[in-house]
Parts: sequence; C-alpha cells; structure tokens
Amino acid sequence: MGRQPCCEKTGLKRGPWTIEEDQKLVHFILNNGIPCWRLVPKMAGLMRCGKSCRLRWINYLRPDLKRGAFSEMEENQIILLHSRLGNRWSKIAAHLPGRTDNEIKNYWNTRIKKRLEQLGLEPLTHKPIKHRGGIDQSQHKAFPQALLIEQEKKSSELKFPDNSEGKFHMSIGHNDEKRAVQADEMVQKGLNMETATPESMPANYFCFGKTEPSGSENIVPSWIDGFGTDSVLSLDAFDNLEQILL
DNA sequence: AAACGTACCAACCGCTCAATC
DNA sequence: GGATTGAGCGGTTGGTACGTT
Repeated sequence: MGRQPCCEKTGLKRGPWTIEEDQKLVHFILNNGIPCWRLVPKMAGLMRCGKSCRLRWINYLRPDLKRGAFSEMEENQIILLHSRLGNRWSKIAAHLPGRTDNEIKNYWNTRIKKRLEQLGLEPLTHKPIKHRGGIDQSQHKAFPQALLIEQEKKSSELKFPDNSEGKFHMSIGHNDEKRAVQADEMVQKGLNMETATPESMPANYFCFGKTEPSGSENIVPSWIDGFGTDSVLSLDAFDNLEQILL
C-alpha cells in the first residue's frame, strides 16, 4: 500500500498566497496555536493543504523572522557552518536566529556558491577546485590572494563565549609556523575575546571557527593571528593550502 | 521600447524519520 | 514487528523583478 497524499489534492488552492489567506492563517495560529498542521487549514477556513500552511508560516509569516538582506557576518557564518555541516540547511538555520532553512538555502544557491567559485573553491567541499591534470596553476596564486581581497572591514555584532578551552583546530602560514593564538595569548596582549570586533582587532588578526571542547557541532568565532585579514572562512578551505603555496 | 537573459525567492514535490496504532 | 501517519527536510521549479542589449 502506497503512502497517501498529505491532503486531498482536489479543490485545494495552490500557488502564491494572498494577503487575505496570510491574515487568516496568522490570526488562527496566534489565537489557537498549531494543534496539528492537517487540521489548521480546515479550522482556519483556508483552501490549502496543511503542508502548504506549515511552509507559509515557517518561511514567511512567523513573527520572529528577521527578513531583509543577510549581513556580511551572517554570510560568513553560513559559509563556516556549511563547511562543517554540509547541506543540512535546518541545522545551519538553527545557528542563525530569525532565518529559515529555505532562506539560507536560496541564499547559498544564488550568492554564496558563486562567491566561493570565484574564489576558486568547490562549494560542496570548500576545497580548491581541481582541474584536469591537477590543481590549476592560476588557482595557486588566486586562492590565497583571493582570501586577502575578500575582506571588507565592517563592524560586527560578534559576541564571544566566556570559555576559551576549545582548541583551535587549524593553523596556517608558511613553514608550518603556528599562527593560531589561544585566548590567554590574547589576554596577554590586552585583547578582549568577548567584545572583540573586526574593527577593534589589530589588522593582522582574523576571525575563524573554533571547535567546542565538548566536540559538539557548535561553532563559535575566534580570533587568529593571520594574514592581515578579518574574514570568516571555512577552515576546511585551507586543507590544501600548504600544497598550493609550495 | 521591446526582447532577451539572469537573479532571486516563494512554493511545491518527494523523500525520510519518528511516533503511534 | 509492520503499517500508517504527520512533520520536517532538501532539491527543484516557476514566476517575477531587474538588468542588458
């Protein structure tokens, strides 16, 4: 026996929602909550299937949605999270309050994907694009250089956690020089991890992800002594950096 | 001004998973 | 334990706005 359709297809409206339908759905949910999505359209007087109502509410009508353009910081967060979580949009959305998985997915497919490709990075793996016969020589130069030109000095609303026990899981630089700095080093330098922003940091610091000690999927930004940039990019993107720089 | 191409995004489709019977 | 169901997820589509020729 096959799975039954989520709703009766006949007689149900499809396509863009009207203002009137939106009002009905919002009014119903705000007054009654969501008993069961299948019942919502009937009870709210809508000729839609429950699935369609759910999607409309989650992606568009929810009062806690942020709407509007993504900030530079949000974009960077998405890149970082995607490098670790892949196309798990709902997980990524969970890290970005007020944003929906659909919104992030659309933004990724239309903007970020292209941005990474322009940087010579494979959007799926965040690794340098390899061409037939090995890595394209032009990408050798373009990749690290692209990182440098990627930066835009904009203020951010980053807040850093109290704990600094997590290990930076990446160091970069020539000759195996360890450039990652621990929180205590920042303290020694009179830098405050909790209130740091790209503007307040010295020019040779940039923001990277840090794995929580618990090994959880939580990703928090951290400051790393780097190439004179303050970008947030996937650490995985640097997997082949040494090879490229050679 | 019209035609065409591109970018964007809301909505849909089909699948999986977990809960329930 | 298997069937059924609802909810949620990720991929895809189609309409519209905008830019270019």
